[in-house]
Amino acid sequence: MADTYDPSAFPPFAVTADLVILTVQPPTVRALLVRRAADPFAGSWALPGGFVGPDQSLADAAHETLARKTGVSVDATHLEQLASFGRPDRDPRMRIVSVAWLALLAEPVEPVAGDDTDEAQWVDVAALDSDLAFDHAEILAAGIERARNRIEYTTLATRFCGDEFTMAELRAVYETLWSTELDPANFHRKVLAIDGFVEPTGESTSGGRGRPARLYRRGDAVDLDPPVRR
Amino acid sequence: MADTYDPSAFPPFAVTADLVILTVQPPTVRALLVRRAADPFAGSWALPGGFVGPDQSLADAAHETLARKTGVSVDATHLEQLASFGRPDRDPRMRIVSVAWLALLAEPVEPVAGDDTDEAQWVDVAALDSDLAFDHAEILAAGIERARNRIEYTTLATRFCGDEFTMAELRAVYETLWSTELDPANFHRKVLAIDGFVEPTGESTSGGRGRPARLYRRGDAVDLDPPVRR
DNA sequence: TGCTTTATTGTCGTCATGACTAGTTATTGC
DNA sequence: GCAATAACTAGTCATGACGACAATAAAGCA
Repeated sequence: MADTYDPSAFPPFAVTADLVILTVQPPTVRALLVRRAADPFAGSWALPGGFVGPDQSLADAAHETLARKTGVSVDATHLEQLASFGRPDRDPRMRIVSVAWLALLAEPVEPVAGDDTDEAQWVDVAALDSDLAFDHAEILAAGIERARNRIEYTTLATRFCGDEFTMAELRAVYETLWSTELDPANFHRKVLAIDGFVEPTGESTSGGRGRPARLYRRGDAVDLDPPVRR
Repeated sequence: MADTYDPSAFPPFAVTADLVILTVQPPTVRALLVRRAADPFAGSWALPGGFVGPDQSLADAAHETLARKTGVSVDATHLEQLASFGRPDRDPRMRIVSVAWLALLAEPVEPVAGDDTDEAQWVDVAALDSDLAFDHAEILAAGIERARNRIEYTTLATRFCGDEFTMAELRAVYETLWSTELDPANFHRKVLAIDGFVEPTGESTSGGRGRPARLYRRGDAVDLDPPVRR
């Protein structure tokens, strides 16, 4: 890293944490977006985000934004760093580098509108006409792609389900994110064969239409071995 | 993203691009490191890096650092963004956010020492006593872990080989990064079964000890289907 | 009582994989 | 030249994972 550098010679950078907060509500994938109240991009949808404070870590800034928008605490969700975006002209006001994060939520909790935005809403990403503010369409696409890949090799698909879920619910997460249909019987067999993916609660659903489904909860495993191929 | 923000109220952020540049020289994995000439961390190994210029994209800053240190042009290597690191105290001088990149090189080209460093050298990462400057040990570990995972699902292992390579060379890349031994016959069969992974040149090696090996070059595929499991 | 719906279990052929054996083709050292 | 050796490549075989699909289980509903 260069030592011969005078920061005051440069226009300063600002750093933001912007969040791709996803939930799967079959047959839709939804992202939590805010509608911008002020220029630039007034009226456009944008990712929720906030500036990183002078003494704040990048992760803390992401946690804070998540809590501010959803009221959800960190340990109830999965939050991972996605990538950073820093084209010089991505924000017309000043030079801003965005560190993007991906959060996976089980249920679309009631979003909280902030001071700077007049609306926060879960939006079906398929029905989005992609004119998001700044380069947020690119960031959102990266987040969805990351989620699509993660569920193949990790147990993160369970993060889109509640604490207890049926095989059909878990399968619907895969089918929705991948836009495919999976054979219920083979999926069932495969998931149970992966050690630590899910564990039965002993309970079953009731009141539904067909045969009651057994309930499962998340297992201890983080990675799927073998992976669930697409 | 908050509009109610006065950047001048904050100490400014600086943004750097720091590179994990890896090469595989069986049985070692080597990283290109620089020895810092000045404080802080004078005398310590550090990742090569540089500040992102006011009108420079993050990727351009990474490309520039790579070219400055190795003289290697971008299209001869693989360069991908790794992650960003921004603990408030990671640099004692000022608030610096590092966007880390991962570069994969086939051969350890002669490194070029910069103005601010008195030495640039390929270092065996296994023999590194981990007292790198700043949080660079953490970044380096993330880069190695990324490379270890990438070769499982993508064709990037060929990036550690030259333009033409033998099956044994490709296998050695996997064995070195994964610290395992792979059965030569099964590896051979598996690699050839993956469409677009490698394609034969028709040539063979000569001058080596045993039977000459056929030469291959990179195929068109990016992802491995099926993956090469560890 | 059936009929429908959904969940779960079972079967079977095919293909991928790992362990292992055997054969091929060069160089190296008598 | 002629083994001996090294290294690559082909073949075999048992095991296991997977996809397609049939069959059974357990509810609700007419």
